[in-house]
Amino acid sequence: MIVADKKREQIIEGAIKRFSHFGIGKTTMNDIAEDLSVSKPSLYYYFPDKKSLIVGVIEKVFTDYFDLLKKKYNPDDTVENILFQTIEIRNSFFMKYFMLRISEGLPDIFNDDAMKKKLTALKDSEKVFYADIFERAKEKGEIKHENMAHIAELYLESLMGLTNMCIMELGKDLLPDKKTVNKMTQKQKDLSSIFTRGLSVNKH
Amino acid sequence: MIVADKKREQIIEGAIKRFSHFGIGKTTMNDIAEDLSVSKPSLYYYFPDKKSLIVGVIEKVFTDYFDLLKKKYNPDDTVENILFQTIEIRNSFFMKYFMLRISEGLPDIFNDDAMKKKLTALKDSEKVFYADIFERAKEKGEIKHENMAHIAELYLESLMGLTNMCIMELGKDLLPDKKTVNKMTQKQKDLSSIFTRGLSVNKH
DNA sequence: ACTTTGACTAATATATTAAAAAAGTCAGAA
DNA sequence: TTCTGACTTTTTTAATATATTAGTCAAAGT
Repeated sequence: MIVADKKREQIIEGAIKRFSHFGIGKTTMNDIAEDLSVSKPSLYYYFPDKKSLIVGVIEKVFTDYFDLLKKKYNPDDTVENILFQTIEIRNSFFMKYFMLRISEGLPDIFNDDAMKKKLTALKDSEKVFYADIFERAKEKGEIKHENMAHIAELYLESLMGLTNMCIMELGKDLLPDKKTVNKMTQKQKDLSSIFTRGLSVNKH
Repeated sequence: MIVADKKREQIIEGAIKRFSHFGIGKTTMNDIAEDLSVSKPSLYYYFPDKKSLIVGVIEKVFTDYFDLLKKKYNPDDTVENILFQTIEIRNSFFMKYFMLRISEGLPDIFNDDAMKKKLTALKDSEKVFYADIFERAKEKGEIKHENMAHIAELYLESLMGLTNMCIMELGKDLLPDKKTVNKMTQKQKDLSSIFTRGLSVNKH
């Protein structure tokens, strides 16, 4: 069992390398198999189809993301600083795995029902993480609001919205450069500062 | 001259009807000409090509939008209320002219250089409008910040980002229904409240 | 001169099909 | 239980013919 899981992980990691470099659409099961020096049926022994492998990849990336978020999370810090920290982590993953978003060539993998469900679940996990941040800040008396789940959703959607706006400014499928990401990060931090101040209890 | 301009306006209004109902890509110059009971070359007498007509349409819609914004703008109101008001207007236009965004079939009209330039100019006008709102609120002592142009840009991008997030939740090119827009409007208002509070001078 | 048009051409999109590539399967070997 | 070579099926791409649509022009109406 443990050996089997290890092989599964290896396949996922091989897939991640290809996906994050060439995009999901431009990566074939053969590519991945060749990279790992195994045959294609071996891949299909661990994953029933390509979609499952993609789901596995996405799960892995999100798990790594959440793990790092939790690892770097310091409850004693101010909300603002915690949010700054999460923004940095979020954007580093965003850049590293940007190509995962590019699915050109594939028949709308992100419109697939199972995929949508998975992504929704993962996004919900992220919302819960942010809700916890705000909830603790509330308990510490830093901020004040009736519904922190609601606030977390609003904050996260605003943040992601800003991200999209910054990416849209680039050409269609151009990779975001460091400069663009820095600008984006700054905007996200500015918004976070105003946002937390808008929820704060004390006079500024 | 005035007669010529009037005809131009009529063509634009005819085009708007078609565009906002079927989208730019699914509307032919013939369609527009037939609607107005004129020949196609008549259209080309007033507009050198389809692209110019589209630009004319977009200019007209933005002009109407800005006119209504200015008309409903009450400087004596609180920033928050002014923002609420602009959100309502913004979203009413967003819904009414949603199909203008759909350019399927056309060879990337929004990637065209002249079009990009025009859209950037119009978006900048909107930024200026919002900057003025924040600037006046600052003069009134409601809010405080060094760079109001910067704040306006951040606010507007967050707002537009939220819009995109809400629209993405729907299927690809599905038209946004009333319920979705209401939800979106509520989120925008919630963000605006927190945002203005985050810039406010006084203790809450 | 200013505006309009029927009849045209040129460019573009769509539909059709053939070829290539990739997904996915299976009997059997290690 | 894990893996593979050889296979089938499905999907994508490329090529080409067809149909639509953008755009032009000489000439006519106002």
